[in-house]
Amino acid sequence: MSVTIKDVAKAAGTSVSTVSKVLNGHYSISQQTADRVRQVMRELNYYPSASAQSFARGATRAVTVLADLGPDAAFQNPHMFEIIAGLEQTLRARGYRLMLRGVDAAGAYETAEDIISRKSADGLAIHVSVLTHPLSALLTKTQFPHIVLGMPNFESQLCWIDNNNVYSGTVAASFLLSQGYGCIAFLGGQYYDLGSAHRLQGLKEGLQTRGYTLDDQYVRLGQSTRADGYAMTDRLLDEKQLPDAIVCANNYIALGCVAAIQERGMDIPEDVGVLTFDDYPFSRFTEPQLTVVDIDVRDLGIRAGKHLVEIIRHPTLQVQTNVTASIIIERQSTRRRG
Amino acid sequence: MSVTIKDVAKAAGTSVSTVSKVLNGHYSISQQTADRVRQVMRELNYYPSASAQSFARGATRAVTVLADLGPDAAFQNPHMFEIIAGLEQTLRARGYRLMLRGVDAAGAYETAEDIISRKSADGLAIHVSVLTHPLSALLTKTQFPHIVLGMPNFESQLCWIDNNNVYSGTVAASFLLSQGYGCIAFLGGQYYDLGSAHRLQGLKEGLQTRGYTLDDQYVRLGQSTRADGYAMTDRLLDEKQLPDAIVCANNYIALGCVAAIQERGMDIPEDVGVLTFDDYPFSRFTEPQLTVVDIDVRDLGIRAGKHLVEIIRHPTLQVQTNVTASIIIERQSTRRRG
DNA sequence: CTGAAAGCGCTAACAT
DNA sequence: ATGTTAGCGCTTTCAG
Repeated sequence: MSVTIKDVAKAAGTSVSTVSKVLNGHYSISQQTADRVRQVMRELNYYPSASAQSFARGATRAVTVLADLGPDAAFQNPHMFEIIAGLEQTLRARGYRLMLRGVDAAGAYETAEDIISRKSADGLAIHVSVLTHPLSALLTKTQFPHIVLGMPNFESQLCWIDNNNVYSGTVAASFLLSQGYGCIAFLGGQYYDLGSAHRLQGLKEGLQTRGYTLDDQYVRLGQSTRADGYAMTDRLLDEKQLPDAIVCANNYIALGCVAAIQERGMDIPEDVGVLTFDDYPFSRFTEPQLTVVDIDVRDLGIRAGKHLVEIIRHPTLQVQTNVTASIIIERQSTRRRG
Repeated sequence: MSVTIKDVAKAAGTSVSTVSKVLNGHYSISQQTADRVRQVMRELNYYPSASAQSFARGATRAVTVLADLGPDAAFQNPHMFEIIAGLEQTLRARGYRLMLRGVDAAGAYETAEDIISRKSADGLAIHVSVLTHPLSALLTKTQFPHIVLGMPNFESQLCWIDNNNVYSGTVAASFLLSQGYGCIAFLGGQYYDLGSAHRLQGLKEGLQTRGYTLDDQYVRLGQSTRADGYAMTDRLLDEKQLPDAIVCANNYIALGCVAAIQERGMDIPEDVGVLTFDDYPFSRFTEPQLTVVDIDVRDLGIRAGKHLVEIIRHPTLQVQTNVTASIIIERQSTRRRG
């Protein structure tokens, strides 16, 4: 068998409780004994058993992430994995481990119930795409430490975190105005695409605050695909009065938008500026490279981790809404005018 | 406190060992008692404590993945996360949990030592990018169940799994030849980019087997970037004798390659065919869309999970090399000729 | 500041 | 087929 706390105690000439205390940095241990015990640990090559610790403590020091890990998940949603990576980074720094569990919305409730009942984790981080009403009710009823990654699309008492898309929209607005653009168009997803809707809202607000408006004819909604981005742009460019800048709700739309503009022989940014959101790798693969309003996804995960650990440590804590900021990454698809 | 195995035993009028046995599906329990006990479990809403089980069993039923989760990891390497998702899927189906642990090559040894010594996982899946010699030695010495994700770039007795890049190269060769292409060029990464090197090797072998050769002047190596892809192509197209197809070792190079070709007013696939490897989302964002030799990344993770569980269950098992196959996804950047 | 001892909830011999 | 019981290795009161 491997060396246990008893062996260390014996070799150090102390009791096991003393050893346990130095292990946990208990204040009541004298520097001298602590040093001696630690020395013995090193000599004996002692490592406390993780399972025994979890068992005795009644806590795992682990957090489980519930997310949809279906086929191609990583390619279609690198965003989510970046959040998870940020979470892990924070948890690790705080002595927590991250367990990753794939679920679909249908199975999330049962999985969560199992984890909570069997205490196989001290907290739960749930990606909003697998959040359901029953799961929400379960979390509320059990008061289990949790954080939802993304804004729930229904009312709840859950604790969640998301980036502020409305704010991102205002960032886009003020950036474009500061560059001298004045007639702006928006290409986005359908009404149920909350991210797009919020960015649009922010864009409008940002323009209005500064005395500009976003005319309805310059707002086009469709699917978040390259094809729809192309089609929406194509129709937009048929208008007699062209916008001088186009804001795309996401990269897919932006790719189609760029293609449609260039197909007509128009120049970006000379004839029209293009701006999108989120700095996906392929924002840089267009010619010219796209100016984007980026949200720091990694940061979102980091914050989520901090909150979750706080909640685990102080279960009474009630964090409800949380948002992270956005920054502009200026590239060649926009240029100061006038 | 929550309900324990004792409560169930008492309520069912049996001993705790009987309850434990039905929990673990032990053969010696009569159908009758098993049913009764399970009934009681349901009534009492009993769930066995995960920590207590791990502790008593001396096994965690968990596997830890060691990987580089640095900034932008998910965007730059969705590939790796897809493997991890596949791993999780398999492990879950077999009753194992997946823990994700970010490390860099410098810290991997220490982390692994901690996990092995504290028995905080029953197995280790290590992404090749954080594999080092000392870590390799540790794994070999301790005989700890493990699998390396990707082929180690040094000799070892480790158990690893990777897709067969040499084979992928031959797939590219035979596909292009079958389409009527005959003069083929290769654009790849530097010699230390093993993936690129193996694809090149396979391409050469595939051509030679069929009586064709890959002339050295048609092999260009550089960084795996769009910029280098562009530059290499540009120089290649200065040759008097142009290739009729260009094989790019990866998507980054391919993007630059496509741009360079089109910049010269040449047509893909009419003037020259383009083929690359790995079906990243942006393989579809070029115009025309790229024909790719794809490897099933998810499948790689799934296989890794199967092997790892096997190794955990039968520690004597020695899996060394493992490869998964490749398939061709034909799109518009190549076309049958002649 | 240190030690004794009572668990934590379950598994797995071993006995019946 | 079922029950008895001794741990598993650590944490944590409670005494001293």
